[in-house]
Amino acid sequence: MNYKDFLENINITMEDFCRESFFENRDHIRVKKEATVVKNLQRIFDAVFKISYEKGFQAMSMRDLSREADMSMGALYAYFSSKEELLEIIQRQGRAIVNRAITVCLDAEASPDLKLRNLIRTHLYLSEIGRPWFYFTFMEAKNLSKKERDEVLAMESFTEKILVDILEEGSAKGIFNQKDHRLTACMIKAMQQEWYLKRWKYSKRKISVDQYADFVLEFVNAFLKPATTGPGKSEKMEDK
Amino acid sequence: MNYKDFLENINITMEDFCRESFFENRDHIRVKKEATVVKNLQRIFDAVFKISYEKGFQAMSMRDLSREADMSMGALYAYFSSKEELLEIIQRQGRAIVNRAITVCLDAEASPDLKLRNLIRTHLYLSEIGRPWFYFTFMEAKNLSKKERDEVLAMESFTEKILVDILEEGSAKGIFNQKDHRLTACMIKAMQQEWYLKRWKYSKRKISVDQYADFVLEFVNAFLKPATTGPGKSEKMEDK
DNA sequence: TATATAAAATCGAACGATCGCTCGTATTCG
DNA sequence: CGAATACGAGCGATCGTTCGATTTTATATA
Repeated sequence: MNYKDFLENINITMEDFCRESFFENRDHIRVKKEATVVKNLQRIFDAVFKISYEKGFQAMSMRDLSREADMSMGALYAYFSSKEELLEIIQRQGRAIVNRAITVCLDAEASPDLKLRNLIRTHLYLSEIGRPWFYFTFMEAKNLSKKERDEVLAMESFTEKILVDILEEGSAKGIFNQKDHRLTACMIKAMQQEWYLKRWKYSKRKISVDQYADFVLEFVNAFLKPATTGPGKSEKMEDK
Repeated sequence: MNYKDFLENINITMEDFCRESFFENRDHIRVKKEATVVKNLQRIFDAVFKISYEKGFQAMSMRDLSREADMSMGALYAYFSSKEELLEIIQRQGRAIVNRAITVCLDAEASPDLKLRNLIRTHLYLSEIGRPWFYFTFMEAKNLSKKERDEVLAMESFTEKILVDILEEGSAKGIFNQKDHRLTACMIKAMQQEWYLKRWKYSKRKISVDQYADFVLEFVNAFLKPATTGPGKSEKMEDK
């Protein structure tokens, strides 16, 4: 699987994101015509991502948003009831989509190393499609209410748990080593995060998501390779 | 080297941080007595870190800061001329200290693997001492002026360059493999960042910085090990 | 040592700007 | 033409910042 294949199989566009947001929140949205809502939500969300990337969600005023989305204040507030709700809608909808995509990509039949490979690639490719959202949700999580913040943490441990389960299965089958699986999962997640937090760096260096994914997999696999029956059975590193 | 050794060798406290900030900015600080300045800067910086950790620097009002630091608005403004300058002072001073500590820890004589080990540990231990600052500087960089933001990026590529140089030296000497050194450096930096960005996670799991450092080193070394003929002649690495 | 006085440091009410948000009015659409 | 949608000036609240009044500290004098 590479990014191109991924894009052909899964189909998540910004329009889908907005359409789902509409259905999910249609009670609170004063505008009723789907086409209008989708079009305007797209302008709103794009503007939020752009301004937040530059100066953060807190620093973005509703007047900034009004200007960037090219809508009046009154029009904006037809789609959400407060700035805080706007933040929640974006975060919630993104989580739902990521959650679904991750769950779909899991294949209970596959071998652990294939599962792991698949999951790492899926997550990276997802964050490539939804880069603005991933960056946004990481940087702006602290602006959420306690309840919503807990949801973010639950999502975090959910994805970590999936990784740990795969690592344990592989470990039990002798495909992976017996190291600390939770820490390994954290390292993998750190590398995934690196991709969307520092995208500017990789764009400048013209490193594609496929190259990055290949590298991460190589890095992780080098560590996971079980200790061969070589001379050093104690792989523990030594300090003095 | 472990964290305890590190703490004994290097001596960076919050008080040093404040004292240096005083000398660096004494022209702009209206209060003249060193002891007073240091004491109050400490209260101010601690409060900034605390509030910013909870809700971000932008969302922190000067009245929040006044309350948390237990100083009046007027007293606060004796130590900086604007909220933006306060942010700059903290960022600049932290960079100076980190820069110095990193430079000092480099040992041109040592072998590449020892250098690498030393650098990774130093950076992790530094971020353990200055956790509030590291987190702060990462999350609030976008609130800086263009000029200051460029300094942050320069710092980022400075530390990356040091890593790359070590990796290349080790590669040339056959101690490390011949993979993409820049990407390797990025992975290392991602793991270092993970430590101070997600400290709450590791605190909860009672994972010490020494445990974390050991794990990162093991992870990195597994990848760097050159593709040997035969199973491992360089199976372990040592520190002094 | 006690007191007076200048200097240093702190205080917080007040200012103009800007914030999130509302709502009466104007415009567009079916 | 009526319903749906968009508009943007204006509201009270809060923002960063200032500055004359007040308190604390250091110094000089008796």
